Amino acid sequence: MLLKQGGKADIVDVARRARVSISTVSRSFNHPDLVNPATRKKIERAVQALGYIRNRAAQTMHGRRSGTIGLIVPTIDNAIFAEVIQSFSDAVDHAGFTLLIASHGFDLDREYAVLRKFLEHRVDGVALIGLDHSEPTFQLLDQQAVPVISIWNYEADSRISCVGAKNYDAGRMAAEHLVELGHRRIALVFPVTIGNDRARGRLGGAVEVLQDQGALPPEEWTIQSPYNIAEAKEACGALFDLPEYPSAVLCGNDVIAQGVIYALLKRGLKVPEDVSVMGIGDFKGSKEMEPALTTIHFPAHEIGGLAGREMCQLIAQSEPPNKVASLIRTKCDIRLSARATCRAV
Amino acid sequence: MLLKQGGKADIVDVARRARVSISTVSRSFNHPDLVNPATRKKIERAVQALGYIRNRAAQTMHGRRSGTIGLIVPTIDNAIFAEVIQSFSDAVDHAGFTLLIASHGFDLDREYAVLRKFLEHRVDGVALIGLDHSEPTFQLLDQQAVPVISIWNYEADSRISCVGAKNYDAGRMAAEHLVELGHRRIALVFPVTIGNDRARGRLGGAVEVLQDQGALPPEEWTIQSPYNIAEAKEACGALFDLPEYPSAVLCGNDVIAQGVIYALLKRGLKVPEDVSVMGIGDFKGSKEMEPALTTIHFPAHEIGGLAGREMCQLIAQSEPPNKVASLIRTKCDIRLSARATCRAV
DNA sequence: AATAGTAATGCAAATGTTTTCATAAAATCT
DNA sequence: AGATTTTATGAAAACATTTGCATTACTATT
Repeated sequence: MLLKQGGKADIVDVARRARVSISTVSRSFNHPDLVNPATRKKIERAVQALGYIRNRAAQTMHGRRSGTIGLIVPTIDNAIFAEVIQSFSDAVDHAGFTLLIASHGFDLDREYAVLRKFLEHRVDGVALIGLDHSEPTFQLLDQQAVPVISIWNYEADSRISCVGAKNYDAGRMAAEHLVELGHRRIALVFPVTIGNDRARGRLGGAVEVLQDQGALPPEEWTIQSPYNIAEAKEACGALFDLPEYPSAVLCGNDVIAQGVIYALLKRGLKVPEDVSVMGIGDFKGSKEMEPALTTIHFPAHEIGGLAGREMCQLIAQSEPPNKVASLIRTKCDIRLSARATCRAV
Repeated sequence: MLLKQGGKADIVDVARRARVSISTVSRSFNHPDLVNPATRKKIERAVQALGYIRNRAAQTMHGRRSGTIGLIVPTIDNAIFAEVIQSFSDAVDHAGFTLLIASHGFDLDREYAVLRKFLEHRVDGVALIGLDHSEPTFQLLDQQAVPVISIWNYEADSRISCVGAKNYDAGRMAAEHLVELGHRRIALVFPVTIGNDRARGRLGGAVEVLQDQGALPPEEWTIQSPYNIAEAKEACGALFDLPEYPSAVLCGNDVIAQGVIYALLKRGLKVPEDVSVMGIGDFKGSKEMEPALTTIHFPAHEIGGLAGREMCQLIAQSEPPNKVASLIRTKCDIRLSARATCRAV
């Protein structure tokens, strides 16, 4: 008999075939230095022959780490998050963890449900996007004392560890740049802000600057747009069909900015000659656009990588299991990337 | 005592607090109809009070499904896959599964390593991108008899279940369209094809058509480009600095097409007046570009969703555990989306 | 040569569930 | 009222590991 039926051999089968006890087999995986090299060899051969694969579930049950980290994002198929997910994934992968992922579609109740599911799987840590979460979510995290980190936003008084930037500052920076270029007739195109502290912070920062300048846009120049090019292109169309249109458009993120630019192009308006367009985020590809997008640079790759590494650190800190790790807060710098879509007036 | 220290209550604690046996507690979760509503209430209260969360690891160990599905992709932060991942995630989520995800960066040995890791976690099924995998990968899949599905490609004689389209056909379609428009001086910009059957299939189809027409491009018109706008823009630059440049460029995917268009714009060449550009894939946003990209439409969303649902089906089929499920092969239709970046010559 | 120390291994308990089987109590039938 | 079925619950085995403790066989020390 070469293989047990179904190929699902267990440690007992390996022990039997190698003619040693299961303790020795287990040890040769977990503390190889404690077992005789010759014995190790025998075990190695048995493992090969049987196609044995260790059972993480059994290890987890025994009290070991599960070796998994849960990442909960609003959406995956989105330039904004895809890059962060990738670098976060790379970082935790590098440390040997496996990533559980789920999206909640900007619904904080679904976020809570996903968190529960992850906890059932006994994830060693959880990463969330942003700092806007439901009260039950915070309580669950607290109560279960699971290492947690928030990605993308920085707040000095955040309830949980965080690594990211200040969206408020990004909003201010963007507005200030436009104002410095002489713009006063500025439209705002932003995503829905409820349950989305990124968008809310940016909009808040921008509005404050504009208010100080007495340049607050009229009602019809403040547009709400979903997070994709097609709908942004559609949503802001009305703006340019008005007899008097703005000299600049400040967008909540680069995807929306792209949509706005296409809407302008479609109407035969030139960027930046006729209208300046400002993004926030500096997504992959924004630099390569023609004309290259002026935007506020967020170091997405860096944020994701840092978050991954700090997550692992938090997990290591919370050893033994019930020890609560300290809060880590890391602020990443953002900066203006003045490129070709904004001009002075 | 309200909570056990650390909030890590187990089923025994719940049983004790509700003054019932652990069997009853377990039953009230798994077969609620078998337990007295009043008892259920008591248990429910105990669960609340203790903040108890069921331990999936223990269930898995007992022989239950782990409730997880592993998805292995080349990269996450990539318009191509992000959309598929999203819809696959939604589909399996809907069926109650949790998604494990990992990327291998187009390295088939890393793919194998990730697969092993996933198997240690006892995933109920595995999804891979494409049909190009290392022999050890196929063998491991076979030997462990784990339900598996390949996403994105369709082959009638595939070794594993698959749902996707024929990339070869896509390549042909794209080339034929260009030929029909009268183009004969066609350049090819494609990603590396080794270990990437998507790109290889497309290129093969395109080359065949061009060969039939006697329109095979010269060496220097066949460019290899990485999978991102910036590098594509860079890589194809040389093409248009030549005195005699092509009348059309056929790109391996829409991201590359976008890069090519930017490269043209940068040189003051107009699309499609000076050069026609053809993509393959029809990513999110390709339709909204100005001018809108002519491309071959791949129903990414549909493919991901179908793959997710068929994955669940395969898992259900392979009940009891060692029963091997039948192969499922689903071919998704692709079609030409003739938009504004190609013109007749 | 007896003793102490060390290296290698095995035994058995423990981890948190589910499930089969057995039992007790209640409801239904004759 | 007794027999039979149904409903509700509990006891204990099973799942695949890890690890503390005990044991054996060497090696080094006096």
